[in-house]
Amino acid sequence: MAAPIYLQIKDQMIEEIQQLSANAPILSERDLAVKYNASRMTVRKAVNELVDEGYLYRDSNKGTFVADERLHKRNTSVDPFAEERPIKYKILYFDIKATSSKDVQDRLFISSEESVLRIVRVAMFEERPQSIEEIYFPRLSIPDEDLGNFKKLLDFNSYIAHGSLSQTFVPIIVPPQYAHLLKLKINTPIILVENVITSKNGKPLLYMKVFNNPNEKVIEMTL
Amino acid sequence: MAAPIYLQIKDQMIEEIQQLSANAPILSERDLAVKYNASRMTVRKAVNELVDEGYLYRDSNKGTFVADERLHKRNTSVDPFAEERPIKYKILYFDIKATSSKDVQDRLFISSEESVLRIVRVAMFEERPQSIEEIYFPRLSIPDEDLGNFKKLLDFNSYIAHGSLSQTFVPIIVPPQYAHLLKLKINTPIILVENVITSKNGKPLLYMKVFNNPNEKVIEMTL
DNA sequence: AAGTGGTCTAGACCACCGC
DNA sequence: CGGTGGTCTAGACCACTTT
Repeated sequence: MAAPIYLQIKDQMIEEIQQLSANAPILSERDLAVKYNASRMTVRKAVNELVDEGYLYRDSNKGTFVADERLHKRNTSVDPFAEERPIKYKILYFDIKATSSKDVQDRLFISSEESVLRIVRVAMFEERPQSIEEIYFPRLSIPDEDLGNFKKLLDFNSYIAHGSLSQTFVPIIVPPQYAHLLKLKINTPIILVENVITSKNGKPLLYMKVFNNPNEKVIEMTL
Repeated sequence: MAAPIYLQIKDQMIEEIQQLSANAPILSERDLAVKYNASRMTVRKAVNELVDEGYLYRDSNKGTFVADERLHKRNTSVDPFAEERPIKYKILYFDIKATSSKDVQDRLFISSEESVLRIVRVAMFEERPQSIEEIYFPRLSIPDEDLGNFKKLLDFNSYIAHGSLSQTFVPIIVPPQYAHLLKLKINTPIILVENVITSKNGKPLLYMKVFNNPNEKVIEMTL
């Protein structure tokens, strides 16, 4: 099954846009339709997505123009779920335990009797610690046969594809037991990102606390 | 000039969605087209926007359903630009000065000789300090007659409508001179949000540093 | 077989802009 | 005036799921 036409057009346009300089006009939608031998609505769908992603901008009644590269939409706070660099993980804990802490109960909507699968790991890039991640799954939502399947358990992108991601940013002093793991001085302020992935029907799938090393990871977004 | 049909449909659908419970199915696109006496493509545009905003979710080949309210897309980190609560501002500084600090020069792309318009203010909600905002404009980009026009200068939404917003989140210890203004103890960790609004053609319009009071403002987003 | 969302077409009219 | 993006229509075919 071939990719939809509008996606093929979009890919071609991205390549051509990259050859142009900022603020250069692109062809009008009617001309693009001729060029790609498609209907105007189809090329318009491709252009709309490129505008949404910050590759292009429109000026009504005038035309469509190449956007400055710095204006491309991005969000590094979701990078834990779409990291482009080769990250290696060092596992600190991997266990099933009763739900001890209240934040885990609250975020996963489970009682103190229910147990959770916990994974705690350090994300390393070239020997430099990027962050420490505490990941909690409701034990009951994981089939027994998947318990040892790290690849499947930690395939965040597939969770997000079927769900929704909520993030909270909390300023804290780095916890003492994590300071040396992150190679930070004690009393260093850091940002703790609390992530909850919820399936479309509203059931929490996982809760993940990310203690970010501010010297390595800059949280930024363009919207 | 009346609003576009798809926006009228969208507004009506929002009201009807609010009467439904999570995961309830809505009418199919073809039935919606009949109901609203519009073409399927038009109702589809309305539905698409509601899906993008998190009001609905689609399940391919099955139908479209009401999303859990907690999954509505939002982002309180841009609240300085779309604050829903009645915020009062106390001005601390309002002056034109040489560009002293390097971060301002770098973010606004101006040299140390150029001057900037600076506004420093405390955002208060019911006597409680929410944040301190340091706002810098390139002096040259502001017409003389607008210099005293606070409403126009600080109408962030109009900037964003013609531009793009970039944000960086930096964990810091609250600066001592701001600690008492925010009613925080010294050494409290806070999140400094650095905002740059850039016009579509790439020119920086303003640079704004927001020192958030973590006891008052929670930065969270659902995406 | 019937129904769903996903894609696509070939037109059309509008408001607005620059010439 | 001609060109632009913005909206809208009335069809169509597809892959897929449910009955």
